[in-house]
Amino acid sequence: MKYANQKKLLVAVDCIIFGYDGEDLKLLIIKRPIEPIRDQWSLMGGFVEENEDLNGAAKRILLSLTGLHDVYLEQLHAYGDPKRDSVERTISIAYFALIDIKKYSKQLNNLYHAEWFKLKEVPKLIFDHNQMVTAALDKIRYQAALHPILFELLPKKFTIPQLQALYEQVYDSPIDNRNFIRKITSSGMLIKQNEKDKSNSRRGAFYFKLDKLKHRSQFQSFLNFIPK
Amino acid sequence: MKYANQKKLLVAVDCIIFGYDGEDLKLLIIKRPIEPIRDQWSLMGGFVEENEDLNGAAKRILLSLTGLHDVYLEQLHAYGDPKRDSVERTISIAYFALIDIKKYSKQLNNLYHAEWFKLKEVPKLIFDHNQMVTAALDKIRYQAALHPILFELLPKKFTIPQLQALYEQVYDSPIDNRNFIRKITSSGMLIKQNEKDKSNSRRGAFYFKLDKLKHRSQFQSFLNFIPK
DNA sequence: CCAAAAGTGTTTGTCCTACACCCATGA
DNA sequence: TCATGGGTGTAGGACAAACACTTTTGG
Repeated sequence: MKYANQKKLLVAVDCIIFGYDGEDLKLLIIKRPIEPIRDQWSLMGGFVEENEDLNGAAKRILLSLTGLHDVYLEQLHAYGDPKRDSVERTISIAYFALIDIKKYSKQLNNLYHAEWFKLKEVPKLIFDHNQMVTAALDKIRYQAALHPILFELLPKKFTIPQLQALYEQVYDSPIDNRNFIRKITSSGMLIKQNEKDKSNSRRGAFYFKLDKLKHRSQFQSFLNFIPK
Repeated sequence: MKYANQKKLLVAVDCIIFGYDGEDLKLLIIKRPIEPIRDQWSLMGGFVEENEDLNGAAKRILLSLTGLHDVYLEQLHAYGDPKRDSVERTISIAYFALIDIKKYSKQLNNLYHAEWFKLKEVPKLIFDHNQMVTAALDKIRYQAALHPILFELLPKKFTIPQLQALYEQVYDSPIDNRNFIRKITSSGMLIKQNEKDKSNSRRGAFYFKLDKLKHRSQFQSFLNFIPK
């Protein structure tokens, strides 16, 4: 038995792909590979297929663009204005992804002419894609205040100066590094390695790894009206 | 120009409707009015129509069930498992709504056989609707820690004991009332009225109104890694 | 005058902030 | 030896938590 007489709609997934290269927070966008509006800057997206769920569609799209499995991926929002896609009405489920740019394995200038743009230099994108990017950044700031998601943008081994620079980029504000180190180490999430990264200074900075198990949700401590 | 050869899908909106009557936090559900699986408990939902956006669909659905315009409504999540709806594949965009039960204007036992259930006594719902309810409660707890959304569940004039009881229900934990009053009043959001509500005690409790303008986002103060 | 709910302060500890210098090392 | 970035400590203030009694008033 089916639902009779109900109109069906196109459903797409669009991916807001953030990356960090140790220096800048960046967004990966493509030149739209299909007509119409071909070659305009756009988020990477695609239509949801018959036997995949929404996360599956997002994973497929990310894999095809970046060559990466196992990317941090989170649903952002569903966009459904009847006029948002000027070609034909399409519901878009937006996802954001966080990846370490160094892991990005595809050649640039491939089929999609994908390019990394610094966040502040992202050009005009088609449809409501710029709005999606803004919403994604807001959500990341929100999430990162409570959960250790920014580590997804870093390699497994990273230094504290790298981590701090990342936080500074995400929140677009300078952070006192003594306070930062105290907070981040007192959270118990980091495991110090014996190696140092000497690529940025003569003294070298110790590498750390994230201890995902030790990270306890800090959520309760943010509930200002609720006692622990 | 259209997109060629893309499969379209059914897109529905389901509403998780929370209400508060001054005593209990409740959920409004209906007996499914259509075949198949008719008369099973279900969230109120409907298909997205051709010329409405997602918020518009959610508003339409809420109005038809509750008779209320101007309800607090927020998109929760898009659900897209190909098997989530056992009748036919349907993408569901879930919204949650917060309403003051006393404003609810429709008769119960109408076309939909709608009923308010205490949150802890909600029965098995069809499809993934119980999962949606759980996710909505989680999101409300999250949001309410940072934003004054719980006031949407109260009448314009409310007492502090009512407000505290609401917080206690939402977080399912007792709150010290001296600390609660200090926090809530120091936020500057409340305007004390001269009237008292004498329905619950001989002494009476002062009414308050919410000053929406004075409520400044408390978000920054929760960003533990970021200085003010 | 009493029962029942509303309302009120203080102390203690924790956590955030602001702030400036020494360390290690390769060139 | 010096230039460069990495790493360290402390004091003051603000905020959250714990905790118990007084006030009001209708019946």
